[in-house]
Amino acid sequence: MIVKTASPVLLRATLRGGQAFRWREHGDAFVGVLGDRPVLLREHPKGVEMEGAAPEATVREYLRLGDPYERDLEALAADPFLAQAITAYRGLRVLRQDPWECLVAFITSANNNVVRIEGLLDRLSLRAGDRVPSPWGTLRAFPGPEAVARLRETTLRSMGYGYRAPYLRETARRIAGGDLDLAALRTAPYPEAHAALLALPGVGPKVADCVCLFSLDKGEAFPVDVWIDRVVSEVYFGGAPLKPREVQAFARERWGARAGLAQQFLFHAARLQGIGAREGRRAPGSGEHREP
DNA sequence: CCACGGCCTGATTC
DNA sequence: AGAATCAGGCCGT
Repeated sequence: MIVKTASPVLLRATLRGGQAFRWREHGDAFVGVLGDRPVLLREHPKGVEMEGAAPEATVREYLRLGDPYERDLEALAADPFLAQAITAYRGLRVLRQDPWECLVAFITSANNNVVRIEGLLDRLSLRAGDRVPSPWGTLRAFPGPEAVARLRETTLRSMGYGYRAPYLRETARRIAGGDLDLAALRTAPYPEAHAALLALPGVGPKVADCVCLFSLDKGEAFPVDVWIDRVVSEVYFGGAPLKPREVQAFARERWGARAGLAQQFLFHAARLQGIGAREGRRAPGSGEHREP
């Protein structure tokens, strides 16, 4: 079926652009699991084509199709640099993911690269997640906090988690034990949600902001990674080095409740247009396609 | 409060 | 070939 939208959705940028790490490409489509349901998504001129067992409402919520997207872009486009990024990547969306899966994904992401993050989450799901049969092969649901908490640190290390193993295990234990109610953070104010996440091991400012933005409805969250730091300092401060906290303050002041959406466009511009990229280094992803 | 080094790991670079 | 460097940070000092 076709889920209609006001304008097309850029699925590759949205699903494989660093927000989520478990979508796989099947030809021109993307296959994944939402909740415990398999789903296939494909771009369509009038919206998003979907197949599989996930309800339409689940897909709409995940892709935030009910948001005033065009209106938000219009507001952000008052910024000249963002205006060109929006022209280039219109259809790039901020996702609304499951908070637990998002939390694990970004604990995994710390000081790590995308290919390894994907591999680690794959192995974690394969080891502890339920099977999800689908027309596109047997997928896996993402394992819940209890399932992850049951894994030993040595098991996680053997899967390649390295020093993140104890962080992940302890965080899972706390969530499973009810020390922190992730779902409740959706209705909490941003500063409160951010602070609560910071208290978890393996969760620093950047990871907490990613979870806030990509799963907890905190549109004002502005995750500052090395790319964002570089692009903001280059575009808005003439290349002067900025501390993450300063970048954060600048973004909050400039974009307010739409800072997170702005962050996605800045991030894509930085990585794909090479802004702030270090000398002599190709953009990530360009080296993954080898000729035989 | 801030700066700094170390850290699992695997790919890439030198 | 084998040693550095790096990758979407966090933690402890």
